[in-house]
This record gives sequence, structure tokens and C-alpha cells, in this order.
Amino acid sequence: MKIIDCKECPLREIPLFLPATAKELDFIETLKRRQIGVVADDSIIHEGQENAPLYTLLSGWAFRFKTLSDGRRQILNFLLPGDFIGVQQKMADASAHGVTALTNVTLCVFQRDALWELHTQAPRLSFGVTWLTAQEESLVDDSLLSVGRRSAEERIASLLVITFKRAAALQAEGPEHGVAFPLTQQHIADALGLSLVHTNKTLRKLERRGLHRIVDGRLYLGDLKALARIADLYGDGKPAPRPLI
Amino acid sequence: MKIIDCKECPLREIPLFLPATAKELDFIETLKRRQIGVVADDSIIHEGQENAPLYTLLSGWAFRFKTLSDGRRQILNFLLPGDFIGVQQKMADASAHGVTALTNVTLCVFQRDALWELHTQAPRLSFGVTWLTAQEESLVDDSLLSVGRRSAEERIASLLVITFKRAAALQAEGPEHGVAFPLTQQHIADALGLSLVHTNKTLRKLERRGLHRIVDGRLYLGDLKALARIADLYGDGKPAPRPLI
DNA sequence: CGACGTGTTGATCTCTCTCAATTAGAGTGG
DNA sequence: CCACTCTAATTGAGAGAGATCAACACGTCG
Repeated sequence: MKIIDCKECPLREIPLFLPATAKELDFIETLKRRQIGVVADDSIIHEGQENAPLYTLLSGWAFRFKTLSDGRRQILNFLLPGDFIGVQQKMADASAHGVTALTNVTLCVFQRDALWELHTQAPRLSFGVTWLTAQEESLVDDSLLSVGRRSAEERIASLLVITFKRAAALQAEGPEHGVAFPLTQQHIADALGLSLVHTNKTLRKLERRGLHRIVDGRLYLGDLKALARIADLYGDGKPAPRPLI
Repeated sequence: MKIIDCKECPLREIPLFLPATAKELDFIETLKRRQIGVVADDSIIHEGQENAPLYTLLSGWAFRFKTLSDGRRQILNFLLPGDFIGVQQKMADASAHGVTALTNVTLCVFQRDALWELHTQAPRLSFGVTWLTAQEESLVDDSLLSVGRRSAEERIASLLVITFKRAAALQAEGPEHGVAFPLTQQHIADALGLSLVHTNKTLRKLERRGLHRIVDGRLYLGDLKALARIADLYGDGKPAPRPLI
């Protein structure tokens, strides 16, 4: 795998990400240790792992999750390119949740004290970390609202719309060409607190109504407005520009 | 209400909180604008409010929540003294969630750009903000696991144990004297994604088994170990020392 | 003293789960 | 090329945890 120079990071060309100064890029470069690849379905951080490093997801998708001792699993949120991995772990002795690759992924690995270095030496970047952390929490908030108070149909509509928008903001093509969507129905079920069977039936019901289509790992929304209405989502459309560290 | 000098903040005497340097205290003092009281059940931040200020909860309890347009409400987490309020709002145009006082509360109000000032001028404190944000996310993660994958009985056991520990860490008396517990059953139901009726029945079932007792707004745990086992919580006991800004 | 908020309990209903079986594609080995 | 295996998706049937509906008890307060 080719080691990418932060100054030539392909992610930075995506309009979604805020530009960084040359000085900031240099600084990030000094914190970056190496770059690793993880195969789909392999673990990036184990539940309970101590002293996990800090990563940025460079390409591919992953997810955070927690499990109960009898195996029941809850997916907390999905991670897309540009997302930070490991801030919570740095803040606790051990990781309260695991992170697993959903597709093949590549990760930028930062030195262990990168978070502290960021705070002491690059306020604009550490502010970005806080922003990203707050943003992720708000994703989990949405999920909690879904799982706690939305019906199965509403939950699925909500996940489709939110995931669609996140993925669309990362790709060059317009949303009418669909977006990459590597989740299996089991992932959807585990993210929404539903059983696999009921997830399948609800998904099919929406599909038969022409609201969405999932073909060959791509998601097409036939009627985003209708889905958003079902989910009671009143999104403004444009996603907020995000920092990239 | 008496305005409290940060250097004499009563919260700082609680062992749970990390000590701050005199210099840091002075700096925090310059960011603090005033102090306000909010009556129980009154709103602190409205859902969708723009440009909400940043607060620290000085005394009393509050909660973050989201609602659907038909009124269904999900409580995201409870806020206890020392918790930060409004970081997510500062990071988005509008607040995606509301905050309401659960009891009468007093709040320290910071100037609007306090978060940025913290990052540029006090790295140890801004690191604390990131820590607190990550910590709160981890609370929501726990909740999402509960609501998504735990049975009603397990959810209630989990909430009782976690809330009990948080409250106990803030009081001088030992946990055998119980802890303040201002939640109504409606709050518990809304936090756990259950109906009020089912919450009541499950709560009574646990109480009849002698696992807990709620009297006059105080919670007593008859058998914390048993509750933790039901909830599949394997906590280490001591809560992590936390920064206080 | 009536209105209201909170807690309690029984009866019924339904959404979602569990169990079971089938189909389709992708990969593997003989 | 075909049998075999594995994973993901699909569908039907029956069961159950939790929702909804309805009443009532108790304390507080204007």
C-alpha cells in the first residue's frame, strides 16, 4: 500500500472537508506514524482493548458497536472516510466499544499522544476534534431516538436517509446515481435494535412501495422526501463542512 | 442567588473532580458571565434553538432529549452537577436536542466564544472539554445498547445502577444512605424507550424482589451486584476522575 | 374540595421476535 | 463441469414482550 502524504490526501479534495493551512498539514504529518489496511469484517479495536491508538479512516467503512455477554450486539454508528476512530478510547482506560471494518479499509495511524499534541499545539485542529466528537454524539443521539421511539418502518427510513446523505456528501457523482452501501441486513438490524427477519420484511415493504432499491452494494432512493417524511426527519439538505485531521 | 467565585466553587471540593491550577481557575473566571437559576421542568435550551450559550451545571439535575413531531420523546441522558451543557449546540447551527431542568438548577453561563477561548488559551482545559464530550457520548452509547438490545427488566436495572453510581460519586455520604433520585417514572420510561405502564410494572417487580427502593426522591439499592448482573454490567466500581470547567 | 400529577394494577391488543424452511449466488475442490 | 458449502436474502407461521386502554389511589395545592 502506498503511504499517502497528508498534503496530498485524496480526501482533502472532497468539498465536504474544510481546507487546512499548509502549517497545519505539516503538523498533522508529524503526528502520523503509518498507514494500515484492515480487511472487511476484521476488528480494528477490540471491545475492552486498552491503550488503542488514534486513527483516521482514510477509505472504506467501519462501525462502532457494543455487545452483551450473551452475544446480543448493538451497532452504535457507522464510520465513513474522514471519521476519527479512538477518541473515546484515549479518554478511558479501556475501550467501552469495539470497532470493526465493514469493508476493506485503510487507516492513518497517529502516535499515541497525538490528541494531546493537537490540543497544545494546534487549537484550530483540537477544536476540530471536539467538533467531530460532538458530531458523532449527535449521530448516536439520532440513533437513540430511532431505537427508543420510532417504529421499525420509521427506523429503517431514518437510517436510509441519514446514511444516504452521509455517503452522498463524500462522492463526486450526484445522488441520482446512488451511493455505495456496504451494509448487510444484519448490520441494519443490529444498528436499529431489530431482528434480522423483521428488518428484511420491513425493508422489502418499503422497496415494494418504490421508496428505495439496494442493488450490488449501492443504495438508490426512489423518493427521499417520502422516506424523510416517514422518518419524521426535517433535514436542511446540505451537510455541514467538517474538519479533517 | 449568590454569585459563586470559581475559586470557591463548592463542586471543586468533591473528590470526583480533578484539581485545577490557580491560573486555570482565573481563566475560567474570566469566561464566566453570570449565573442563572432554572426551575424544575423549565427549558434550558429549546429543541432547535440557535446560538445557545455554553453552561456548566452547578447544582441540580437536567436532561437532554429529542422529540418527534407527534410528541414521542426520547431522553438522551441525564445531566448531573459538573456536566457541560451546550457543546453540541456550539458545533451546529441549531440544537438538535433540547435540555430541560429536572430539578431546580443553577447554571454557570459562559461567554459565547468560551469554547474557542478554551482551545486557544488553555490546552489542559480544552482537553477536558474533549474528555467530557467523549464521556457523555459513552453514556449515550450505553443507553443505545440498552434500548436496542436489553429487555425492559435489564434496561431498568442498567439505568438504576449507572445513575446510582453517578449520583453517589457526587455526594459525601456513603452509598448505603441512598442517593438523590429526582426522576419520575415517566422520565425513566422516556429514557429507556418504554411505555409508562410497563416501566411501572417492571420497576415494581424489581422492588418486590428487594433489589431497590425509591422513597421520597431517594434511591436505595438493596443489591447492587444483583442489579448489575441483570443488566450485564461489569463495572469496575470507582468512577473516573473528571475535569471541571 | 375539586383539579392535577404521579404511581399502581388489570385486561386486551399488536408489533416484533423466534422458529423453520427455501432460494440464489459465490467460492472450493475433485 | 458438478457436487458441496457458506453467506445473504426471503417468506410464512406462531409466540410473546411490551403497548394501549381503562380505572383507581394518594398527596398536594390553589
